Amino acid sequence: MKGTIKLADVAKAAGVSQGTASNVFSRPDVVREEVREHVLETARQLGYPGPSLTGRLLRAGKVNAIGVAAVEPLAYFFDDPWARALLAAVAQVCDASGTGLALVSAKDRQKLDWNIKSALVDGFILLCVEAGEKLVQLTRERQLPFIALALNDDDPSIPSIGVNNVGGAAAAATHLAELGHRRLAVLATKFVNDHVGLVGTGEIERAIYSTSRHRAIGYWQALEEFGIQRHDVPIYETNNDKTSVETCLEHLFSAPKPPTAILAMSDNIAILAMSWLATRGLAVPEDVSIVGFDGVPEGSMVEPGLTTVAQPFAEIAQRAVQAVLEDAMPTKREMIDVTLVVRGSTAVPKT
Amino acid sequence: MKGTIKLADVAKAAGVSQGTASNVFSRPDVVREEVREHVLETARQLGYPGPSLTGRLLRAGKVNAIGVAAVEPLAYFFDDPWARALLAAVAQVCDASGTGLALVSAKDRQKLDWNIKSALVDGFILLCVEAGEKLVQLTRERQLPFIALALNDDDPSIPSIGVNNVGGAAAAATHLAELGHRRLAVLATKFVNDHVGLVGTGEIERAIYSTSRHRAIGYWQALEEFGIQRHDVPIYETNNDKTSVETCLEHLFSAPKPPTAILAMSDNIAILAMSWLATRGLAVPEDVSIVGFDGVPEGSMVEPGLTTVAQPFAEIAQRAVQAVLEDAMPTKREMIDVTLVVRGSTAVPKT
DNA sequence: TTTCAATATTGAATCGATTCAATATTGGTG
DNA sequence: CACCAATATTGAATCGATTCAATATTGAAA
Repeated sequence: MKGTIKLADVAKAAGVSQGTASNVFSRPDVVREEVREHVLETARQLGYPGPSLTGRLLRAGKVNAIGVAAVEPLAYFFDDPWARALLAAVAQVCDASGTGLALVSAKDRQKLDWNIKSALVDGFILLCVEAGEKLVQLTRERQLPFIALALNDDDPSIPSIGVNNVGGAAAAATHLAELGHRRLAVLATKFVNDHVGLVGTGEIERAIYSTSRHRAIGYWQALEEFGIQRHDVPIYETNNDKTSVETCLEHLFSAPKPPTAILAMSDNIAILAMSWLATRGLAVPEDVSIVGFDGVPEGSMVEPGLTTVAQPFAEIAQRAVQAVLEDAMPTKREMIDVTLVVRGSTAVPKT
Repeated sequence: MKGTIKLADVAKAAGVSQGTASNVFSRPDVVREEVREHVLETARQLGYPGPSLTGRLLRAGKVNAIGVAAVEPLAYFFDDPWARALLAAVAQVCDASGTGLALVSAKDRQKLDWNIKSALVDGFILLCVEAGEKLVQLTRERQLPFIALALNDDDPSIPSIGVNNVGGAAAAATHLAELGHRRLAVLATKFVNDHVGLVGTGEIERAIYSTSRHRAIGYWQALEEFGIQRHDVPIYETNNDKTSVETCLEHLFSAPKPPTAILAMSDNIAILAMSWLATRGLAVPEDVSIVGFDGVPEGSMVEPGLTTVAQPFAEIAQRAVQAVLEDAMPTKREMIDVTLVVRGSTAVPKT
């Protein structure tokens, strides 16, 4: 079409000042009814699409939207159960407060850089599952408020919200131990890059990914209370995907004395494991008990329901969004507690 | 912090004109290397966060982002399998073209209105599963390019991309009939608002939701080729959720001669049905064959794999994004073909 | 009729960049 | 040394709204 109609055109056509015209749209109560009606009518006739957002935000300086960023392909937000659950919660909070939501991501460093630089948002929520420092650094340059979630780094200068991984993991392990399980195995999320399979205790203690490390430590601590030594609990590192989980399970269950219970560091791993066990004819919880971690909705939909350590997604989202919007970034790491949710996937061991 | 640093400050501090400073950031090749370095250094020392997007886009008039909108709570995008699959595909296309992605939605009419009006995007992709006309109308006012997906309306003046529902449904029904099934039932998506359960053929022919109507017609056409009359195929309307699907199944399988095959109008319904059948001790495909519709990734992850009518999400996303970005809206409805994907959930009926 | 307060409207300044015609600089030639 | 073309830089105009101090209008009370 031709040059679009702008507020000034409407004002002129309606015979009022631009200021009045502006008020008609953004503060209608302040202008006399008949003038308002007349201006609106004129606008309609001219086909004025309403105040342009760019002009408006140039003055306001606020976009009224937050970005959620991750070092992953954009599709990650829709594929990964944890990301999905978190985003659904964030979406809910945004919905309530009339805040927009923009997805920002890229696996490729350069693209991510550009995407973060050019996202029209007032602040960022960072999903630091991987390459968190890179993400934080890039975001810092943008000089917008941000908050990191699931940060694998203890740097206190990074505003972040974390969950009590040690405590949660301990609760999961305690639950299994109390049921009577003594032969346990762990299916872990990443400790280091590019490794899958059995991993030694020393490597874990030195692992760069602190989320996985903390969960492992939580398991160990709890099990030691029951006289189970860390060396007796094999820990398998997975990529949080079907292939690697199944590889690990193959290995685990081809051993002479397979475990009676599995501690999974994510619900995703747990669910994948359950479906592998089902195809192997192993019943959950009769033959094998399993506990997940995260508390994603899928956990309550599988059969049997997954016992898991639930993160309070709603609360995390609430705090994160608020922190970003009000630039009320916590001065230090905030830590949120998790709760054990017992469903059908755990029971006393057979015999 | 205090009043933020702007381009003019940097320019002054570096002793160059604002124009040059601008060029340093947006067209670096045009300014002499040493000047550029000097300006950049000055900017760094001042802590200049780079050209403000608002200022830039005010002139450029482009946001470089598209919005995806639906008349649903924002969490819908992360909960519904179809929406998820589609968004993942859209995300992929956006990723490739460096376009941002914003999620716009609200169940409440007024909020939706405001959200659409205030979304910083260059155009919209509309998910018209429900209340499509409302959505289209709201978007029209914004005067931005848009394209409707899954539109339940044949109005040719609405730029839209649809799938061949009749053909797809026919393929699904033909597949089952060829396997030898003669007692079939349909689990449908919405025909009208606020109804669940058995629905008559007349109501279907008059249904406002054309997606469901077309799929029903496709089933009928194919089955008639095999001598199965439409009145012999019960059609149950669901809300595409667990509760309503199970209600319908209860009803369906408490009848004297339950069906040997189910035609589900969405994979979501099909998957819910499969898990209900499992808890009832009915084996798929031995006791009951089932065919879905959509081709969402979850369909290949359930056990057995779901036979379904797959939409080419990647192609749909590709075309939709392109249409919006280039404002190359199709002059009339575009129709995309679907393909039957046979997996393990269908087999010849047990005697 | 005058005065005053309350309410409406105006218009110029502003937000922070980009753009482009005009001007300045540079280096190479005759 | 003068001249020209090529290249760099400048600065004012521009994008489209909002804001707010100043001014105009209205209605009621004195």
